[in-house]
Amino acid sequence: MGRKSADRTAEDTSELSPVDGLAQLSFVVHRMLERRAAEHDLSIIQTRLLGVLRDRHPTINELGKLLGLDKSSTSGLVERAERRGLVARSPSPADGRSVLVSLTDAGRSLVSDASSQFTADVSALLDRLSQHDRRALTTIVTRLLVAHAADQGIELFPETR
Amino acid sequence: MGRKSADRTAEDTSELSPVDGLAQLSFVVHRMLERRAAEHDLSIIQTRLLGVLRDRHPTINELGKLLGLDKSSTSGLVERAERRGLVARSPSPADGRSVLVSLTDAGRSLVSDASSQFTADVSALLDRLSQHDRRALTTIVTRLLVAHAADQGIELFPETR
DNA sequence: TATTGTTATACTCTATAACTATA
DNA sequence: TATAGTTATAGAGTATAACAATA
Repeated sequence: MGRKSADRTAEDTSELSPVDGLAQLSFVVHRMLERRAAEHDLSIIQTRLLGVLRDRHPTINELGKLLGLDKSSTSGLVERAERRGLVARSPSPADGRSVLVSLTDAGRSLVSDASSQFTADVSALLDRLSQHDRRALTTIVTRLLVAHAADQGIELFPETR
Repeated sequence: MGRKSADRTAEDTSELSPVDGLAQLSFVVHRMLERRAAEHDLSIIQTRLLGVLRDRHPTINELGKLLGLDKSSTSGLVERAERRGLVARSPSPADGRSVLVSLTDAGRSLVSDASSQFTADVSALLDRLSQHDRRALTTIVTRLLVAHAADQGIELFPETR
């Protein structure tokens, strides 16, 4: 079991098109994240906000750039998270105009729970593959993301020379 | 070029974790769809609505189930699409309570454009891989989706016996 | 003058609850 | 009574434009 699809004969060429396969896979993973987030009353964007704050204390402005949002949208997003006690605002010591955003303990705990459950979901999905397939998939996906990042002038694994 | 990542030496083990790789890839693909849809002033849910209607003429009720939305949300979604001239409502001949939803020519044309551009985006992404990797990826992703569908009691490639 | 952040406004998207019309 | 759909209401999320405070 778990090899059912590998047992397909040569004549059985049923396979998704490369594009459809990637699109469907991305939906499946996206839906997993959405579902887990919703269990904690989080939207995807709130989850991303908390995730970004795990290892950063950015200003509203920086946050907006990281999340791809306008400053006004970012302001509202932070406001709603703050009202729930998940993040805190503090004035920047360096610039009187700026506001630093950070996770509260409650926010950190919430995002840890959600992300470990999401990791478990994706792991369970990957466990449906043979070890060989799983390794090959990881290698190829990494190459794909490195190439895609390079297209946008980003080095995914910067030299640590 | 295009082989840069394949040229990594054996000692260079930099690779994303399987879970992170899949998560990041799914974001990349999702963002491509979002961006292309936005160019046509479509949200993802509006795009899905039009996509579903390409080969169906469902009632509001059926549409809601297909899209995973409440009937009131579906009603509003259709209302906004209708106001833009992308879909049309018609009374069901079979049931006086029901409303059938269908694509207009404008809606069909719009969704065709958006989807062919999205396909081109994903194809361009896949073109960053060697043919060997691309084939392997497609095979493995298909296996993954078949297994995942099976977990939910769905047969992705029903026997056509 | 330029930048940071908030606020006012407007729209999409979503759900719950109440309602109308039909079955 | 039950079902199909709409409408009223409420709230998240988003952007643009106008604003205040700081640089």
